[in-house]
Amino acid sequence: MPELIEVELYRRLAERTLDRPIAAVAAPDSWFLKRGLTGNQVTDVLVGERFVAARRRGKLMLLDTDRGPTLGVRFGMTGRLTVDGQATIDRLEYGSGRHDPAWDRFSVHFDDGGTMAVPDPRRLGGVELDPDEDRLGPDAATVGAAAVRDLLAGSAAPLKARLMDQHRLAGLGNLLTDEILWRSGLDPARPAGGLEAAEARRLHRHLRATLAELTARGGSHLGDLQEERHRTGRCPRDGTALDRRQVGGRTTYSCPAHQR
DNA sequence: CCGGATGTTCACCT
DNA sequence: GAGGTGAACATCCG
Repeated sequence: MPELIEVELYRRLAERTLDRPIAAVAAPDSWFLKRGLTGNQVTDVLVGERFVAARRRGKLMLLDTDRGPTLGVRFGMTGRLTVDGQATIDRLEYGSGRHDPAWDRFSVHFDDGGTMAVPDPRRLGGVELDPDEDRLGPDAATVGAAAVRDLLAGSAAPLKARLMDQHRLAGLGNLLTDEILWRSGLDPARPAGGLEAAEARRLHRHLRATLAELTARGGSHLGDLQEERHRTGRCPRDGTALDRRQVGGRTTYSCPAHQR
C-alpha cells in the first residue's frame, strides 16, 4: 500500500517501539537485506540497542538507534508494518487480509517479548543500514511552494513523472499523484517546465491539502478520484469519461475536460 | 488464462 | 545529461 501517507502511519506505529531494548533480529530473507547487508551484520549492530527516534523521509522509514546505525525500511508496494501483532488501522488493499507468517521478511524482537515485523508478500521492500537520505528530495508533506516551482522549472518531462521522481520530491506515488493533479486541474502529461507561476502555486496548495486530508482519512486510496480509477470511470467533478493513459511509465487516470 | 497493480533499481535505448 | 522502456520481485484480483 505504501505511499507517503501509509509510511507516515507506519512511522507513528513504530513510535511504540522506542526505548525498548532489542533482544533479537530475524532476517530470514536475504533478498530483503539491501546493499550487501547480511543477517549476522544487522543482528550484531541492533541487538542490545534501542530505537530512539522514528523518522520518515518520503516513503523511507528511518529508525535511529541509541549508539548504533540507523535502520532504513522501505515497503515497496505490498509491505506493511506490525508492532506487537498490531497493524495500523488502514484497510488491506491487496489480498484478503490474511497474514502468512512466511511473509514476515524482517523482524525485531524486544526483550519485553514484543515484536516489530515487516510482512511483504511480494518482497518489493527492503531494509538497509544508514541509508543515504540525501538521495531523496524534500518530503512532499512539508515541501514549500518555492521548492515545488524549482523542481518543475526547465524540465521537459511530464508533470506527473517529475512529481514522482523521488530524487526531486520524496513521497508521492501513483495514486496520490493522480489525485493531486486531478484536484489541481492539471494535465499529468504536460511538460513540467511549462507551468505558469500561478499553476505551480495552485499545484503546491492542492499537494499539501491533499496529503493532509488523505492522511486524516487514513490512506492514499481514499481520494475522491480513487473509485473512478478504472476503465469506465467518470470524473467525479464533471462526469466526463476519464482518460486512461501511460504517463511516466505508470497507468494514469485524468479528466480531459478540466485537467489542462 | 491473462493482464495489472500504491515501488525501486538497473540495464539499455534514443 | 535527460527521458523512456522493460525486466525483476510474488501474490491477488478482475
